[in-house]
Amino acid sequence: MKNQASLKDIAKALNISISTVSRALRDTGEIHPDTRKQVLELAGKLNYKPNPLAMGLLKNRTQTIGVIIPEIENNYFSSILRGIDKVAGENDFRIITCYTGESQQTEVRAVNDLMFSRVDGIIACPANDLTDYQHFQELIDAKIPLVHLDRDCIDLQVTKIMTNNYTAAFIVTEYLIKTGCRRIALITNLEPLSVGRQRYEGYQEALARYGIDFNRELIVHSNLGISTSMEGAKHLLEFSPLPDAIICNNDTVAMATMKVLKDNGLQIPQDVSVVGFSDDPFSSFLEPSLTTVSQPSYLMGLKAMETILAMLHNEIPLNVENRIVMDSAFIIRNSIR
Amino acid sequence: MKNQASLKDIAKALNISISTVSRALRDTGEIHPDTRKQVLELAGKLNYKPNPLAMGLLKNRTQTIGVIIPEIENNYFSSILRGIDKVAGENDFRIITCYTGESQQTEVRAVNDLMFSRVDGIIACPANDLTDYQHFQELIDAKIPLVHLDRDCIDLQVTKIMTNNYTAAFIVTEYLIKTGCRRIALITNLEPLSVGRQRYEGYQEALARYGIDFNRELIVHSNLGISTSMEGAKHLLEFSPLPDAIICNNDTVAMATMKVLKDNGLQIPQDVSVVGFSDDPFSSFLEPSLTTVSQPSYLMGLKAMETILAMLHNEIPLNVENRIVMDSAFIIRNSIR
DNA sequence: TTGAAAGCGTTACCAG
DNA sequence: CTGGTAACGCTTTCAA
Repeated sequence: MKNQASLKDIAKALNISISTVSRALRDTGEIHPDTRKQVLELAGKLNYKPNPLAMGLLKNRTQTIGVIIPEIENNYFSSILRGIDKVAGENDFRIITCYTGESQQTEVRAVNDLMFSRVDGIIACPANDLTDYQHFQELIDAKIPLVHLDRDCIDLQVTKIMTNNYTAAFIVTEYLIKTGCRRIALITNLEPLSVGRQRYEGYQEALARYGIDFNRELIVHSNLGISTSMEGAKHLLEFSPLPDAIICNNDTVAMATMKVLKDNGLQIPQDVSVVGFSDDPFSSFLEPSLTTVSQPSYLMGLKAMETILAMLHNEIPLNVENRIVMDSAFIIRNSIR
Repeated sequence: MKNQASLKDIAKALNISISTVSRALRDTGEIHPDTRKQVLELAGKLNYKPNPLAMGLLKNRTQTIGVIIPEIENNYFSSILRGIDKVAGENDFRIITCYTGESQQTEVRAVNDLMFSRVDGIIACPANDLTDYQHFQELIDAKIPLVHLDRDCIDLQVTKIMTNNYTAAFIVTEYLIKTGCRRIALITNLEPLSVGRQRYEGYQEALARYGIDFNRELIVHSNLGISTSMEGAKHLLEFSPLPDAIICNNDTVAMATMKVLKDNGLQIPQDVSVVGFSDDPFSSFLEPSLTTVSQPSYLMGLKAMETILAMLHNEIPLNVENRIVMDSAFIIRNSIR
């Protein structure tokens, strides 16, 4: 690789000192206009750019933010990522992304890697199966700005950007009840940190509010992949009477569920209502079009990165618990009555 | 941020020199077993990790690869990204990702940013509207390992990993012809570098081979977004006789097209056959299930990163044109006759 | 077997 | 207004 121009190159060519060049380029301190002009001119010609490694070493700053997300082939997360990237780009920050596959072990490794890459901050959506928050606590102790997305590590003193999953699930369930559904099933992830668990609680609250008995059999666990979701849906079809509504933890699960229902000759929504979460781009193109809860993923990404920047500028404190709850929207289409 | 342990810290604590610590840690040169043991022990306790900034500055190497892709909210690209990330992670490389939105201007900026971030190599899927390859040529001139994905910048001396779009389109068109289609439309992107253009040529070749007149009216341009695709499909419905098949440049376009056809009371595939490209996860769940061409995006990602590594290890030359063509598969479902 | 010193590119401080 | 020097953390000579 051809070496890029350094301050030294410019200094040597102009027969002045490195410090003078540095000052001229940054327009700091007193400097003779002529010198300054010369330097700027040559720097332009050589296409000089400061070496971020040297700056990073000196300032203990890398202008890099680490992002940890469970997966990428999911519109929800890629949309968050786009939001983060937007703000980062505008503020001259780079992003390093790590994927955990919802595994605690991989996540711990990612945090360590990023920490030793000297990132200036970390935005993380913790893995569902997380039981030990030690690695995040280390980040907090090291005073590295940290923002959590979507999932709520109880008692962790960190800024958390989330949507109102509890409320959204309550609203969905209530709506289904009002359209006459009584046996409302759930295909969801119930792992400790999952949004599924928050929704599960909103669902239960709605049932209670309307005096409908909670039936544990109607809760089916899924890892949110297509195949386990289809299995989950098939499992629900073994009950009699059948569920009259199924709330799915995301649109992929809902898509898989609809497929199973239709393959078994059931009509949606006449026989069974189906609701998803996240409003993926394909959702309105399913048949029937899928009723879902849209989440402000892009905005969450923007907000997360803005929060990190604010922390870096000492505009907000680091080690306090702070929940920023963003609104989701119930989008009613044709998969419910 | 709490400062992480450095060689100096260890040296001071053990009352030995920095060089000795460095050697002990890397097990290089002669060193007293006892000294070595002490150093290793303390390094472990302090959780010492070498500072990548210092190493990068010294070796002019960052262990970072830049990835430039048009967009992220698209399964094809996120799947490529996952492949790249897999190999990168296994080889202790970090990834910085930039999105261009298919804009030449943004791409040029991304290349410059990455170059001045001192990345060790770049994997790029060039923007469709690219007419000037100057920024890539600079990379080549600077001897920075570069791999191109999917799109073919003519005459650029670079390794290109692509799928056989021409052949795939030929096979699709041929198959449609054999099922009786004669008025085969195309909703596609025809910009210079797009895979759409390669497919356009395979399509034309198939028509010619089977003696079917080429009809310019049946070619509709789309930016591959949902709304322009729907407009494109509507436009096709104005013709009489109607097209009896529509080949779409990706599955999102196909999904949008199917929606328009169905909204207009047309039966798929009885009235119109529809084919997509890329085999997105939702494709088999559409109604009818979508016939498409699956592309080995994950494998392409793996291959791209492996190629960069091989270049970095001087196992393959940098500045030669090298086309690696990977096979795609025609997946026949129910949206064609 | 170990230590001292130079150097990677930059900024900050102190002299002049 | 300008130059020299130390420092960031590391590896690599060269000497001892």
